[in-house]
Amino acid sequence: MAVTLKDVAALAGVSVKTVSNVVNGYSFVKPANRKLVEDALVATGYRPNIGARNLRRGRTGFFALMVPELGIPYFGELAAMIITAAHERDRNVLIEQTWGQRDLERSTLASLGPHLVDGAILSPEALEAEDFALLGPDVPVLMVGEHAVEARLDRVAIDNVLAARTAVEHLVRLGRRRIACIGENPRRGTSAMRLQGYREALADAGMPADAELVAPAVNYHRRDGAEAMRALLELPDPPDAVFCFNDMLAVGALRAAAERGVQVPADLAVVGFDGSEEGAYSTPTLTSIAPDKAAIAERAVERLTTRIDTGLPHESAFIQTPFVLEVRESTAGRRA
Amino acid sequence: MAVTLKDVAALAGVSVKTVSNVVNGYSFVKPANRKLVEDALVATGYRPNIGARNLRRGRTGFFALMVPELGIPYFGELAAMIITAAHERDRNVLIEQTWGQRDLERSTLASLGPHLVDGAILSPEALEAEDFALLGPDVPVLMVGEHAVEARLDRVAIDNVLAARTAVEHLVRLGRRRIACIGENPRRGTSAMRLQGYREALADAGMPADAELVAPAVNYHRRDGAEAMRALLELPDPPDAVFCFNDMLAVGALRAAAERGVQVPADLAVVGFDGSEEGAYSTPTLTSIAPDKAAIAERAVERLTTRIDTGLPHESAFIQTPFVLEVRESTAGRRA
DNA sequence: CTGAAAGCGCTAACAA
DNA sequence: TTGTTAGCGCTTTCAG
Repeated sequence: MAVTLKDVAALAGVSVKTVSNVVNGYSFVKPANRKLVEDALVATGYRPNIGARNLRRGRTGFFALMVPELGIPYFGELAAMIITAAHERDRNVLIEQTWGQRDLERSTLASLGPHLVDGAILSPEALEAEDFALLGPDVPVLMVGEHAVEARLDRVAIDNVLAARTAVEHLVRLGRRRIACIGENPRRGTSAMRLQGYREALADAGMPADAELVAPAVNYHRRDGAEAMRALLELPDPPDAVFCFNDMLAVGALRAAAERGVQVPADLAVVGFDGSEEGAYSTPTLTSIAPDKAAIAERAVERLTTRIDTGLPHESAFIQTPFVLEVRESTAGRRA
Repeated sequence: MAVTLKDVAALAGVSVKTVSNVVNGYSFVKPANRKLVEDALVATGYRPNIGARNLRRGRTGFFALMVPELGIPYFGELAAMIITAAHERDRNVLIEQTWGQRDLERSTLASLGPHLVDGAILSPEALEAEDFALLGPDVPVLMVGEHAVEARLDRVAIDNVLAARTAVEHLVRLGRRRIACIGENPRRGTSAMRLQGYREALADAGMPADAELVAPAVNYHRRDGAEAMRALLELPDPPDAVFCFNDMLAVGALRAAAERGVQVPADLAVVGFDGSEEGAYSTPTLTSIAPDKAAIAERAVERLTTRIDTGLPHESAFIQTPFVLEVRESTAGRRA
């Protein structure tokens, strides 16, 4: 069995309270006793039982992080940073994967509660507004990224409309005239805002909004990007540029272009979204909107911990984090 | 406050013992009482406090999973599957990232113990044999993947030597004559075995082992692969094939080849290791050794849970999982 | 078959 | 300042 406070107290010849005080860096402890306790602490190799502490304190010390899947580079990287930020505040993170399925997202929401986690960071994909009723009234949660649902929750994200506009304006400035987009999907929150930014940029440039250039995508995997791109390339008047709603779609689009012998960027400029490292090494390298993931992680964890510690109610604040457009080979130079 | 067992008992008009029995599906409960309790259960929306349960049971219900970083596709995907496998057994997973640094790996090892987790799955990168002394004597742990250290631990992995041989034999069969490798690193366990497989395959083919074709890599990121490949291409007699010790190195190598105008696979065949999805969409697509990650996750979690449940000591068994060679464009056809 | 009660390891009143 | 003690919510002997 592990060493307990009582064991340490016995060895040091003091009460558990004193040991507890020392362990928690509390109030004034007589120096002589402090020394005694510290020696006993190292002698026994004492380590607090986190579960017992949290039971007593009425919290668990855990966050839930709900994401579609860790195998997606964006979420793997984001999770990495959220875990790091949580550790800095002595919290641990439980990862719940939903594979973007609404039923799994719903059951994750329903399972959230004071019995298991103190709060949660959500990145839902298919949740509808009504689903948030599943959430207990006093479970502090917050969302990262854009989502279609209008929930009364704090949200940490970049300005997706602006980011999408930035991406498309970049293509306009390159002299591209038929700019497509890939990723339209009414059930995804990110889609709506990126589509809006796309449309705004075209409108600002006085370019027509051609419906056939808006390619839908059920999922946002590489495969989906490739399929959508193939369809676009088969158009009688194919696009000379494409804005993909994430990097995986863009990588798929690059793949489809390569298969058809379409030169990127000469015949087709491609912009992605996520700033994943994969895009920095693809052939050609990928221009992409790069959100500051570290900032998202930091702000989200910071917000959630203060929300938990203060016990204040939800506020549905929007915490905006920065992004940059990383220009790389896939949009290098003007149209040939 | 959340609903407790006592609340349910009060509502049902029975003792907590009876409620507990029902909740845990225990022994015989009088049907009338069972009904009473079940009604009270749904009426109150009772959810067990996992922390309290585990405190009482003397276990935490958590595993630790120590990996370099989740942002690396291989580990993101593996973690995804391990979490899934653990959930199926009512366990949760705490992820500890070490960024491949020995000191962080050491402190993770030292922090493992019955107070926080019931056991751990380790994927160390820099640990030395002596570091395992940091591990408490009764902490069930097991390793996934190959590692240089000779620890008395269970291990779940593919046959790395055979896998590496398979990769290189494939290049030999393609008619390649100067086969390089990237990833040599005396401090990494994976390196030693993959290098051995590489050497065995060359020896079997009656090909000389040219030291300048063995490119070291401090880390296994895309950047490192690109750097190593650039150096290889600057050799007076550059290689016509390269076996990279992971897919990220291989993607970097593809990048370097593209920069130099070296045609893959015509001038240079490239094989990776990991079977990551990124390689299935790179340009050209990447031939790779693909371990069955789902099998690794499943076997590792299964082994660890039985080890915990039975309380048996470590056994240093080697549990071997399958792999396949996925042949793609980067090695398509014979040398031009 | 069920109730009472002890106690997992810890923190925090409350006393001393 | 420090000791005593009562629980946090749960499981589990031990009686009944």
